[in-house]
Amino acid sequence: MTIDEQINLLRRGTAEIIGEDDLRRKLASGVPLRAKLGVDPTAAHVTLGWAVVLRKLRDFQKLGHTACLIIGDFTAMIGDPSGKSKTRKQLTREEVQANVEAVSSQIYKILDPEKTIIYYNKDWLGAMGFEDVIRLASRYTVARIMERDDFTNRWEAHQPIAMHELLYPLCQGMDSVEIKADIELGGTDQKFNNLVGRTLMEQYGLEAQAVMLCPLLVGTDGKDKMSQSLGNYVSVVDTPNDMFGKTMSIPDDLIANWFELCTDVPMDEVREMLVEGKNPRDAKIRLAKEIVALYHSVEVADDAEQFFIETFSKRNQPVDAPEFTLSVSEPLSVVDIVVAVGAADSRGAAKKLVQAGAVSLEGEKVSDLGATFGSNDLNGKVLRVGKKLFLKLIC
RNA sequence: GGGCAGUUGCCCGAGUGGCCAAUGGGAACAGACUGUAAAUCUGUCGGCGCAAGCCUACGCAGGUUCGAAUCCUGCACUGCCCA
Repeated sequence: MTIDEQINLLRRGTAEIIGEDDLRRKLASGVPLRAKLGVDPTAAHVTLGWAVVLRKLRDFQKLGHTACLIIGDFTAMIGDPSGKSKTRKQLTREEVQANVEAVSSQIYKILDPEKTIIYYNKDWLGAMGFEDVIRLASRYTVARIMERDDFTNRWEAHQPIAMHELLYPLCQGMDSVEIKADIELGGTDQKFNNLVGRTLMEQYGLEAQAVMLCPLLVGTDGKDKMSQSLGNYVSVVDTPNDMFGKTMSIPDDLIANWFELCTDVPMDEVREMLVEGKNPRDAKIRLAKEIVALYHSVEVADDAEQFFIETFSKRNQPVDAPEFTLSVSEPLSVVDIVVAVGAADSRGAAKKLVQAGAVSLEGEKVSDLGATFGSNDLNGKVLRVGKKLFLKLIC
Protein backbone atom coordinates (compact mmCIF):
# COMPACT_ATOMS: atom_id res chain seq x y z
CA MET A 1 0.00 0.00 0.00
CA THR A 2 1.36 3.39 -0.89
CA ILE A 3 1.55 6.17 1.61
CA ASP A 4 -1.27 7.95 -0.14
CA GLU A 5 -3.46 4.89 0.03
CA GLN A 6 -2.71 4.52 3.68
CA ILE A 7 -3.50 8.14 4.34
CA ASN A 8 -6.75 7.77 2.45
CA LEU A 9 -7.79 4.80 4.52
CA LEU A 10 -6.91 6.63 7.68
CA ARG A 11 -8.63 9.78 6.63
CA ARG A 12 -12.13 8.30 6.42
CA GLY A 13 -14.14 9.73 9.23
CA THR A 14 -11.52 12.12 10.51
CA ALA A 15 -12.14 15.80 11.04
CA GLU A 16 -8.59 17.02 11.23
CA ILE A 17 -5.04 15.77 11.12
CA ILE A 18 -2.44 17.93 12.80
CA GLY A 19 1.14 17.32 11.74
CA GLU A 20 0.14 15.40 8.63
CA ASP A 21 3.53 15.88 7.02
CA ASP A 22 5.23 14.34 10.02
CA LEU A 23 2.74 11.51 9.91
CA ARG A 24 3.53 10.81 6.26
CA ARG A 25 7.22 10.79 7.00
CA LYS A 26 6.72 8.40 9.88
CA LEU A 27 4.55 6.11 7.79
CA ALA A 28 7.18 6.11 5.09
CA SER A 29 9.89 5.09 7.52
CA GLY A 30 8.37 1.64 7.74
CA VAL A 31 8.76 1.50 11.50
CA PRO A 32 5.51 0.54 13.25
CA LEU A 33 4.03 3.61 14.85
CA ARG A 34 2.78 3.92 18.37
CA ALA A 35 -0.76 5.19 18.07
CA LYS A 36 -2.07 6.47 21.35
CA LEU A 37 -5.60 6.63 22.55
CA GLY A 38 -6.40 7.68 26.06
CA VAL A 39 -9.65 6.54 27.55
CA ASP A 40 -11.11 7.45 30.86
CA PRO A 41 -13.01 4.61 32.44
CA THR A 42 -15.85 6.90 33.44
CA ALA A 43 -18.56 4.65 32.10
CA ALA A 44 -19.30 1.00 31.76
CA HIS A 45 -20.08 0.75 28.08
CA VAL A 46 -18.21 1.19 24.87
CA THR A 47 -20.66 3.25 22.83
CA LEU A 48 -20.72 3.64 19.08
CA GLY A 49 -19.37 7.12 19.67
CA TRP A 50 -16.35 5.83 21.43
CA ALA A 51 -16.12 3.08 18.85
CA VAL A 52 -15.51 5.69 16.15
CA VAL A 53 -12.06 6.42 17.45
CA LEU A 54 -11.41 2.82 18.47
CA ARG A 55 -12.16 1.79 14.93
CA LYS A 56 -9.71 4.38 13.71
CA LEU A 57 -7.14 2.86 16.01
CA ARG A 58 -7.93 -0.50 14.51
CA ASP A 59 -7.22 0.98 11.08
CA PHE A 60 -3.74 1.74 12.33
CA GLN A 61 -3.41 -1.84 13.52
CA LYS A 62 -4.45 -3.09 10.12
CA LEU A 63 -1.57 -1.14 8.68
CA GLY A 64 0.80 -2.86 11.07
CA HIS A 65 1.02 -0.26 13.80
CA THR A 66 0.65 -0.66 17.52
CA ALA A 67 -2.29 0.61 19.47
CA CYS A 68 -1.27 2.11 22.77
CA LEU A 69 -4.36 2.30 24.85
CA ILE A 70 -4.06 4.34 27.96
CA ILE A 71 -6.57 3.58 30.61
CA GLY A 72 -6.95 6.80 32.51
CA ASP A 73 -7.38 5.26 35.90
CA PHE A 74 -5.63 8.27 37.35
CA THR A 75 -7.15 10.98 35.17
CA ALA A 76 -10.63 9.55 35.71
CA MET A 77 -10.31 10.79 39.21
CA ILE A 78 -10.01 14.32 37.83
CA GLY A 79 -12.56 14.11 35.08
CA ASP A 80 -11.95 15.51 31.63
CA PRO A 81 -13.33 19.04 31.44
CA SER A 82 -13.74 18.72 27.65
CA GLY A 83 -17.13 19.76 26.45
CA LYS A 84 -18.40 19.98 29.94
CA SER A 85 -20.25 22.86 31.41
CA LYS A 86 -19.61 21.74 34.93
CA THR A 87 -17.04 19.98 37.01
CA ARG A 88 -17.21 16.29 36.55
CA LYS A 89 -17.70 14.20 39.56
CA GLN A 90 -14.55 12.50 40.67
CA LEU A 91 -14.75 8.76 40.54
CA THR A 92 -13.60 6.57 43.36
CA ARG A 93 -10.96 3.95 42.90
CA GLU A 94 -13.63 1.23 43.06
CA GLU A 95 -15.84 2.82 40.42
CA VAL A 96 -12.88 3.20 38.12
CA GLN A 97 -11.86 -0.41 38.62
CA ALA A 98 -15.37 -1.68 37.91
CA ASN A 99 -15.54 0.35 34.72
CA VAL A 100 -12.14 -0.83 33.56
CA GLU A 101 -13.24 -4.41 33.92
CA ALA A 102 -16.53 -3.86 32.16
CA VAL A 103 -15.00 -1.99 29.30
CA SER A 104 -11.88 -3.99 28.57
CA SER A 105 -13.68 -6.96 27.04
CA GLN A 106 -15.82 -4.67 24.92
CA ILE A 107 -12.78 -2.98 23.49
CA TYR A 108 -11.56 -6.17 21.90
CA LYS A 109 -14.72 -6.42 19.89
CA ILE A 110 -12.98 -3.77 17.85
CA LEU A 111 -9.25 -3.87 18.48
CA ASP A 112 -6.82 -6.62 17.70
CA PRO A 113 -5.45 -7.77 21.07
CA GLU A 114 -2.22 -8.89 19.43
CA LYS A 115 -1.36 -5.36 18.46
CA THR A 116 -2.62 -3.58 21.53
CA ILE A 117 -0.67 -2.48 24.54
CA ILE A 118 -2.62 -1.38 27.55
CA TYR A 119 -1.17 1.20 29.91
CA TYR A 120 -2.58 2.55 33.12
CA ASN A 121 -1.65 6.16 33.66
CA LYS A 122 -1.74 5.80 37.41
CA ASP A 123 1.56 3.97 36.96
CA TRP A 124 3.35 7.20 36.23
CA LEU A 125 0.95 9.97 37.23
CA GLY A 126 0.28 8.30 40.56
CA ALA A 127 4.00 8.12 41.19
CA MET A 128 4.56 11.84 40.85
CA GLY A 129 5.24 13.73 44.02
CA PHE A 130 3.85 17.16 44.74
CA GLU A 131 7.14 18.66 43.71
CA ASP A 132 6.89 16.95 40.33
CA VAL A 133 3.40 18.30 39.92
CA ILE A 134 4.55 21.83 40.66
CA ARG A 135 7.35 21.46 38.16
CA LEU A 136 4.97 20.16 35.53
CA ALA A 137 2.48 22.92 36.23
CA SER A 138 5.20 25.50 35.74
CA ARG A 139 5.56 24.49 32.12
CA TYR A 140 2.22 25.85 31.09
CA THR A 141 0.69 29.23 31.67
CA VAL A 142 -2.73 30.05 32.99
CA ALA A 143 -3.44 32.16 29.95
CA ARG A 144 -2.80 29.25 27.63
CA ILE A 145 -4.92 26.90 29.68
CA MET A 146 -7.69 29.44 29.76
CA GLU A 147 -7.60 29.67 25.96
CA ARG A 148 -9.74 26.63 25.74
CA ASP A 149 -13.38 27.32 25.18
CA ASP A 150 -14.65 24.99 27.85
CA PHE A 151 -12.91 27.00 30.50
CA THR A 152 -13.59 30.37 28.96
CA ASN A 153 -17.28 29.62 28.69
CA ARG A 154 -17.54 28.44 32.21
CA TRP A 155 -15.56 31.39 33.41
CA GLU A 156 -17.83 33.80 31.62
CA ALA A 157 -20.94 32.00 32.77
CA HIS A 158 -19.70 32.28 36.33
CA GLN A 159 -19.57 28.54 36.62
CA PRO A 160 -17.11 27.00 39.01
CA ILE A 161 -13.80 25.74 37.67
CA ALA A 162 -11.80 23.76 40.17
CA MET A 163 -8.00 23.94 40.18
CA HIS A 164 -7.50 20.29 39.51
CA GLU A 165 -9.37 20.59 36.25
CA LEU A 166 -6.70 22.89 34.92
CA LEU A 167 -4.22 20.08 35.44
CA TYR A 168 -6.11 17.62 33.31
CA PRO A 169 -4.60 18.57 29.96
CA LEU A 170 -1.14 18.38 31.49
CA CYS A 171 -1.80 14.90 32.79
CA GLN A 172 -2.92 13.76 29.41
CA GLY A 173 0.11 15.37 27.84
CA MET A 174 2.35 13.53 30.28
CA ASP A 175 0.84 10.29 29.03
CA SER A 176 2.12 11.09 25.56
CA VAL A 177 5.56 11.91 26.92
CA GLU A 178 5.64 8.73 28.95
CA ILE A 179 4.76 6.34 26.16
CA LYS A 180 6.48 8.36 23.42
CA ALA A 181 3.45 8.44 21.18
CA ASP A 182 3.88 8.95 17.43
CA ILE A 183 0.31 9.92 16.96
CA GLU A 184 -2.58 10.49 19.27
CA LEU A 185 -6.17 9.85 18.31
CA GLY A 186 -9.15 11.49 19.84
CA GLY A 187 -12.46 13.18 19.29
CA THR A 188 -12.48 16.78 18.13
CA ASP A 189 -13.21 17.77 21.70
CA GLN A 190 -9.76 16.48 22.57
CA LYS A 191 -7.94 18.93 20.36
CA PHE A 192 -6.75 21.12 23.15
CA ASN A 193 -5.57 18.25 25.31
CA ASN A 194 -3.76 16.65 22.39
CA LEU A 195 -2.03 19.86 21.45
CA VAL A 196 -0.79 20.24 25.00
CA GLY A 197 0.69 16.78 24.51
CA ARG A 198 2.64 18.05 21.50
CA THR A 199 3.98 21.00 23.42
CA LEU A 200 4.95 18.96 26.41
CA MET A 201 6.69 16.31 24.31
CA GLU A 202 8.87 18.95 22.72
CA GLN A 203 9.70 20.35 26.09
CA TYR A 204 10.84 16.92 27.18
CA GLY A 205 13.04 16.65 24.09
CA LEU A 206 10.81 14.29 22.17
CA GLU A 207 9.40 14.57 18.70
CA ALA A 208 5.85 15.93 18.91
CA GLN A 209 3.10 13.46 18.25
CA ALA A 210 0.82 13.93 15.29
CA VAL A 211 -2.82 14.33 16.18
CA MET A 212 -5.80 12.81 14.44
CA LEU A 213 -9.22 14.04 15.43
CA CYS A 214 -12.46 12.24 14.72
CA PRO A 215 -15.81 14.00 14.66
CA LEU A 216 -18.05 13.35 17.61
CA LEU A 217 -20.83 10.98 16.75
CA VAL A 218 -24.22 12.52 17.33
CA GLY A 219 -26.40 10.34 19.52
CA THR A 220 -29.74 8.76 18.77
CA ASP A 221 -31.52 11.93 19.82
CA GLY A 222 -30.00 13.66 16.80
CA LYS A 223 -28.86 16.56 18.93
CA ASP A 224 -26.04 15.97 21.32
CA LYS A 225 -22.87 13.97 21.12
CA MET A 226 -23.46 10.38 22.02
CA SER A 227 -22.84 9.86 25.68
CA GLN A 228 -23.88 7.59 28.43
CA SER A 229 -24.83 10.36 30.75
CA LEU A 230 -27.31 11.65 28.19
CA GLY A 231 -28.74 8.23 27.48
CA ASN A 232 -28.65 8.77 23.71
CA TYR A 233 -26.22 5.98 23.07
CA VAL A 234 -25.89 2.61 21.46
CA SER A 235 -23.57 0.29 23.29
CA VAL A 236 -21.52 -2.33 21.47
CA VAL A 237 -22.92 -4.87 23.90
CA ASP A 238 -26.54 -3.91 23.34
CA THR A 239 -28.69 -6.80 22.24
CA PRO A 240 -29.07 -7.07 18.48
CA ASN A 241 -32.69 -5.95 18.62
CA ASP A 242 -31.89 -2.94 20.74
CA MET A 243 -28.97 -2.01 18.58
CA PHE A 244 -31.10 -2.25 15.48
CA GLY A 245 -34.02 -0.37 16.97
CA LYS A 246 -31.95 2.41 18.43
CA THR A 247 -30.22 2.90 15.13
CA MET A 248 -33.59 3.10 13.39
CA SER A 249 -34.56 5.90 15.70
CA ILE A 250 -31.90 8.34 14.53
CA PRO A 251 -33.11 11.28 12.44
CA ASP A 252 -32.81 10.80 8.70
CA ASP A 253 -30.22 13.47 8.18
CA LEU A 254 -27.75 11.59 10.35
CA ILE A 255 -27.73 8.47 8.19
CA ALA A 256 -24.77 9.35 6.00
CA ASN A 257 -22.73 10.51 8.95
CA TRP A 258 -23.36 7.29 10.85
CA PHE A 259 -22.41 5.23 7.82
CA GLU A 260 -19.15 7.10 7.56
CA LEU A 261 -18.24 6.88 11.20
CA CYS A 262 -19.69 3.55 12.25
CA THR A 263 -19.36 1.24 9.25
CA ASP A 264 -16.98 0.35 6.46
CA VAL A 265 -19.56 0.77 3.72
CA PRO A 266 -17.93 2.78 0.91
CA MET A 267 -19.23 6.32 0.85
CA ASP A 268 -20.09 6.12 -2.87
CA GLU A 269 -22.50 3.37 -2.02
CA VAL A 270 -23.98 5.42 0.78
CA ARG A 271 -24.58 8.39 -1.47
CA GLU A 272 -26.28 6.07 -3.94
CA MET A 273 -28.68 4.89 -1.22
CA LEU A 274 -29.60 8.39 -0.25
CA VAL A 275 -30.36 9.95 -3.63
CA GLU A 276 -33.56 11.94 -3.88
CA GLY A 277 -36.59 9.74 -4.25
CA LYS A 278 -35.30 6.71 -2.41
CA ASN A 279 -36.83 5.95 0.94
CA PRO A 280 -34.29 6.85 3.58
CA ARG A 281 -35.82 4.16 5.75
CA ASP A 282 -34.20 1.56 3.54
CA ALA A 283 -30.81 3.18 3.94
CA LYS A 284 -31.37 3.23 7.65
CA ILE A 285 -32.25 -0.44 7.71
CA ARG A 286 -29.02 -1.16 5.89
CA LEU A 287 -27.15 0.97 8.39
CA ALA A 288 -28.72 -0.80 11.33
CA LYS A 289 -27.87 -4.19 9.82
CA GLU A 290 -24.29 -3.19 9.17
CA ILE A 291 -23.88 -2.10 12.75
CA VAL A 292 -25.45 -5.21 14.23
CA ALA A 293 -23.34 -7.37 11.92
CA LEU A 294 -20.22 -5.61 13.10
CA TYR A 295 -20.77 -6.30 16.78
CA HIS A 296 -22.77 -9.52 16.55
CA SER A 297 -23.01 -11.34 13.24
CA VAL A 298 -24.59 -11.11 9.83
CA GLU A 299 -27.16 -13.79 10.65
CA VAL A 300 -28.18 -12.09 13.85
CA ALA A 301 -28.49 -8.83 11.93
CA ASP A 302 -31.03 -10.45 9.62
CA ASP A 303 -32.99 -11.66 12.62
CA ALA A 304 -32.94 -8.22 14.16
CA GLU A 305 -34.30 -6.76 10.94
CA GLN A 306 -37.10 -9.31 10.91
CA PHE A 307 -37.89 -8.58 14.51
CA PHE A 308 -38.01 -4.89 13.84
CA ILE A 309 -40.28 -5.20 10.82
CA GLU A 310 -42.64 -7.63 12.49
CA THR A 311 -42.83 -5.80 15.76
CA PHE A 312 -42.74 -2.17 14.82
CA SER A 313 -43.55 -1.87 11.16
CA LYS A 314 -46.32 -4.45 11.18
CA ARG A 315 -47.15 -4.08 14.82
CA ASN A 316 -47.23 -7.78 15.45
CA GLN A 317 -46.19 -9.63 18.49
CA PRO A 318 -42.72 -10.99 18.25
CA VAL A 319 -42.58 -14.72 17.81
CA ASP A 320 -40.22 -15.24 20.63
CA ALA A 321 -40.96 -12.82 23.41
CA PRO A 322 -38.62 -13.28 26.34
CA GLU A 323 -40.10 -15.28 29.16
CA PHE A 324 -40.85 -13.83 32.54
CA THR A 325 -41.60 -16.03 35.50
CA LEU A 326 -44.31 -14.67 37.72
CA SER A 327 -45.40 -16.31 40.90
CA VAL A 328 -49.15 -16.04 41.21
CA SER A 329 -50.65 -17.34 44.42
CA GLU A 330 -53.86 -15.41 44.19
CA PRO A 331 -55.35 -13.44 41.30
CA LEU A 332 -53.35 -10.32 40.49
CA SER A 333 -54.63 -7.01 39.22
CA VAL A 334 -53.26 -5.62 35.97
CA VAL A 335 -51.46 -2.99 37.97
CA ASP A 336 -49.77 -5.62 40.11
CA ILE A 337 -48.65 -7.47 37.04
CA VAL A 338 -47.22 -4.41 35.31
CA VAL A 339 -45.25 -3.54 38.43
CA ALA A 340 -44.13 -7.12 39.07
CA VAL A 341 -42.78 -7.36 35.57
CA GLY A 342 -40.73 -4.22 36.09
CA ALA A 343 -42.49 -2.16 33.43
CA ALA A 344 -43.34 0.58 35.90
CA ASP A 345 -41.53 2.02 38.89
CA SER A 346 -44.61 2.52 40.99
CA ARG A 347 -48.21 1.45 41.10
CA GLY A 348 -49.25 4.95 40.15
CA ALA A 349 -47.15 4.78 37.00
CA ALA A 350 -48.56 1.35 36.17
CA LYS A 351 -52.06 2.66 36.59
CA LYS A 352 -51.36 5.46 34.21
CA LEU A 353 -50.03 3.04 31.62
CA VAL A 354 -53.19 0.97 31.87
CA GLN A 355 -55.35 4.04 31.56
CA ALA A 356 -53.38 5.19 28.54
CA GLY A 357 -54.15 1.91 26.83
CA ALA A 358 -50.54 0.80 26.79
CA VAL A 359 -51.09 -2.61 28.32
CA SER A 360 -52.39 -5.62 26.50
CA LEU A 361 -52.49 -9.34 27.13
CA GLU A 362 -52.34 -11.71 24.20
CA GLY A 363 -53.25 -8.85 21.89
CA GLU A 364 -56.26 -7.77 23.94
CA LYS A 365 -56.05 -4.31 25.39
CA VAL A 366 -56.53 -4.32 29.13
CA SER A 367 -57.96 -0.98 30.17
CA ASP A 368 -59.99 -1.98 33.21
CA LEU A 369 -58.04 -1.09 36.33
CA GLY A 370 -59.99 -3.56 38.40
CA ALA A 371 -59.38 -6.56 36.17
CA THR A 372 -57.69 -9.45 37.91
CA PHE A 373 -55.99 -12.50 36.51
CA GLY A 374 -55.17 -15.86 37.98
CA SER A 375 -52.29 -18.04 36.88
CA ASN A 376 -54.54 -19.84 34.38
CA ASP A 377 -55.35 -16.57 32.69
CA LEU A 378 -51.70 -15.66 32.47
CA ASN A 379 -49.57 -18.71 31.92
CA GLY A 380 -48.08 -18.74 28.45
CA LYS A 381 -49.73 -15.47 27.47
CA VAL A 382 -47.82 -12.57 26.01
CA LEU A 383 -47.98 -9.35 27.98
CA ARG A 384 -47.28 -6.16 26.12
CA VAL A 385 -46.51 -2.85 27.79
CA GLY A 386 -45.96 0.08 25.47
CA LYS A 387 -44.48 -0.55 22.08
CA LYS A 388 -41.29 -2.17 23.10
CA LEU A 389 -41.84 -4.52 25.97
CA PHE A 390 -43.18 -7.99 25.28
CA LEU A 391 -43.02 -10.75 27.83
CA LYS A 392 -44.24 -14.28 27.73
CA LEU A 393 -45.56 -14.96 31.20
CA ILE A 394 -44.76 -18.19 32.95
CA CYS A 395 -46.70 -18.84 36.10
C1' G B 1 -10.59 37.98 55.81
C1' G B 2 -14.84 41.59 54.29
C1' G B 3 -19.28 42.89 51.27
C1' C B 4 -23.10 41.21 47.82
C1' A B 5 -25.91 37.42 45.15
C1' G B 6 -27.51 32.51 44.76
C1' U B 7 -28.97 26.96 46.15
C1' U B 8 -36.48 24.75 43.69
C1' G B 9 -38.82 18.25 41.11
C1' C B 10 -34.34 14.03 36.00
C1' C B 11 -32.23 19.06 33.78
C1' C B 12 -33.09 24.36 32.96
C1' G B 13 -36.08 27.69 35.34
C1' A B 14 -40.81 30.61 37.51
C1' G B 15 -42.57 31.27 42.22
C1' U B 16 -41.44 36.34 48.00
C1' G B 17 -46.71 33.85 53.87
C1' G B 18 -52.35 30.45 52.53
C1' C B 19 -55.50 29.56 45.92
C1' C B 20 -48.22 25.17 45.66
C1' A B 21 -46.85 18.61 44.58
C1' A B 22 -45.34 23.92 42.97
C1' U B 23 -46.17 28.18 35.99
C1' G B 24 -43.10 27.32 31.63
C1' G B 25 -39.39 24.74 28.56
C1' G B 26 -36.45 20.29 27.76
C1' A B 27 -35.94 15.11 28.77
C1' A B 28 -38.66 10.69 29.69
C1' C B 29 -43.04 7.48 29.21
C1' A B 30 -47.71 6.48 26.74
C1' G B 31 -51.60 7.20 22.83
C1' A B 32 -52.86 8.60 17.69
C1' C B 33 -50.77 8.99 13.07
C1' U B 34 -46.69 7.54 9.73
C1' G B 35 -41.98 6.00 5.84
C1' U B 36 -39.20 4.10 11.29
C1' A B 37 -38.60 3.34 17.92
C1' A B 38 -38.09 9.88 12.56
C1' A B 39 -41.45 14.23 12.25
C1' U B 40 -46.22 15.99 14.03
C1' C B 41 -50.40 16.08 17.39
C1' U B 42 -52.47 14.56 22.33
C1' G B 43 -51.94 12.83 27.26
C1' U B 44 -48.95 11.62 31.63
C1' C B 45 -44.89 13.04 34.28
C1' G B 46 -43.12 12.45 43.70
C1' G B 47 -45.36 8.09 46.56
C1' C B 48 -49.79 5.33 48.50
C1' G B 49 -55.07 5.04 47.47
C1' C B 50 -60.95 3.01 43.09
C1' A B 51 -61.77 7.60 45.54
C1' A B 52 -62.22 11.39 49.40
C1' G B 53 -57.68 11.94 51.13
C1' C B 54 -52.95 10.96 53.32
C1' C B 55 -47.53 11.07 53.21
C1' U B 56 -42.80 12.90 51.38
C1' A B 57 -40.55 17.16 48.85
C1' C B 58 -38.33 23.45 47.26
C1' G B 59 -29.37 23.01 49.92
C1' C B 60 -28.98 21.26 55.60
C1' A B 61 -30.55 22.19 60.83
C1' G B 62 -33.46 24.88 63.92
C1' G B 63 -37.12 29.03 64.81
C1' U B 64 -41.45 32.55 64.05
C1' U B 65 -46.64 31.70 62.55
C1' C B 66 -53.21 28.93 62.84
C1' G B 67 -50.29 28.29 58.23
C1' A B 68 -43.53 28.82 55.02
C1' A B 69 -40.49 27.01 48.90
C1' U B 70 -41.67 31.97 50.51
C1' C B 71 -39.98 35.46 57.02
C1' C B 72 -35.73 34.84 60.97
C1' U B 73 -31.03 32.33 62.86
C1' G B 74 -26.98 29.08 62.15
C1' C B 75 -24.34 25.75 58.82
C1' A B 76 -22.70 23.89 53.95
C1' C B 77 -21.80 24.75 48.87
C1' U B 78 -21.36 28.18 44.44
C1' G B 79 -20.57 32.88 41.87
C1' C B 80 -19.23 38.19 41.88
C1' C B 81 -16.58 42.42 43.96
C1' C B 82 -12.78 44.09 47.52
C1' A B 83 -8.19 42.57 50.33
